[in-house]
Amino acid sequence: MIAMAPARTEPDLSFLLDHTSHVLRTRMAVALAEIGLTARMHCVLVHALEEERTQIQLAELGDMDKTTMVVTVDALEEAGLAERRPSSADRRARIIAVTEKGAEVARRSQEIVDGVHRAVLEALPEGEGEVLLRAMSRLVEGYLATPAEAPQAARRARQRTK
Amino acid sequence: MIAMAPARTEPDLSFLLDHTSHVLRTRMAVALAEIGLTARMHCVLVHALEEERTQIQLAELGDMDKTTMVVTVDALEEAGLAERRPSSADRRARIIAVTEKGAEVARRSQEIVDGVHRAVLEALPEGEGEVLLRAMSRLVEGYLATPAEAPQAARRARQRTK
DNA sequence: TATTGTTATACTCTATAACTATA
DNA sequence: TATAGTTATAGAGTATAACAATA
Repeated sequence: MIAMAPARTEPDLSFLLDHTSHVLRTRMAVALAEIGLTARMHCVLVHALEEERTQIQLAELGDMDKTTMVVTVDALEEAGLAERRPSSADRRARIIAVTEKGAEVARRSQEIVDGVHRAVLEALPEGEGEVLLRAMSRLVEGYLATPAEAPQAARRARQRTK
Repeated sequence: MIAMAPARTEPDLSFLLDHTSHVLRTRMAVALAEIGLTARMHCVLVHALEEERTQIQLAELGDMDKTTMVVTVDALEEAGLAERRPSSADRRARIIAVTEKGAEVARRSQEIVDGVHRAVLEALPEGEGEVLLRAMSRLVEGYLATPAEAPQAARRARQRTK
């Protein structure tokens, strides 16, 4: 966990965000694991269903690296939920096609995701959930839209294997 | 980034929480890096200032592992901000004593943290920030208090080196 | 030359186990 | 026996580089 401890009196926004997002992520992981999915598999499945999309396009939508995408698509193929198909427009690219079983699983996983979210919002008093969503959406589209430059040391280049 | 992509129409609570907490964390890291601190160093410094505390106590307050604590205290000592002192009550334990320089840095880092948080809340319309804090606090103390059991495979035991 | 997808691997982060010294 | 702190290292997650095929 990367979280600042709660200040005794005043609520600490960093702690609140870190804690809630962490807990919600574990809850979501457990809920989706029951049908054999990770959050990333669910995300790719849903976006691949909407329209014909390549791995790179799906990676951008889910904010993943293309190499992470490879692993995720491997898992989906192995589970029989999606298939790589050559793109007719670009022979380098692969369209991720959702199988019938994949579409059914995606329907169920979306229900699971919606249910987990609904349960959280229903734990709040009348109207507070709506304000919470509105405030967070505002921040995501505005002041907190983009991350700051990471101040960490740059990763060194890989050793040439000749 | 571990985040689900935004649903087109309905706001996705998981995405909103992951995105805002991630962005805020990078902003905070950059802001604190200017005075040579990480969020964890700041957290330990502040709690160590409040009263005499051992490493284990500070680790619990910051929700860190005791081994992570070792690294953090090492960094604080190297920067001359804190010192390990033997506890008079328990010769196994070390009290983390904040130096004068450490106290001064902690004062400044608390200002930085408060400033970053204030800026976020001020980016919201009148009153919405208060509701946001109230709703999140409610969740942290109630429905989202504790993480679900991690469904990941347990980490295997370390190889005995004899 | 640039881009898609792949592989291999290096780096970071964190937690586990074993250890030393105390209790 | 159990606990505080330390060390070493395993494992997960992820990003980087290089590569092959194609644009």
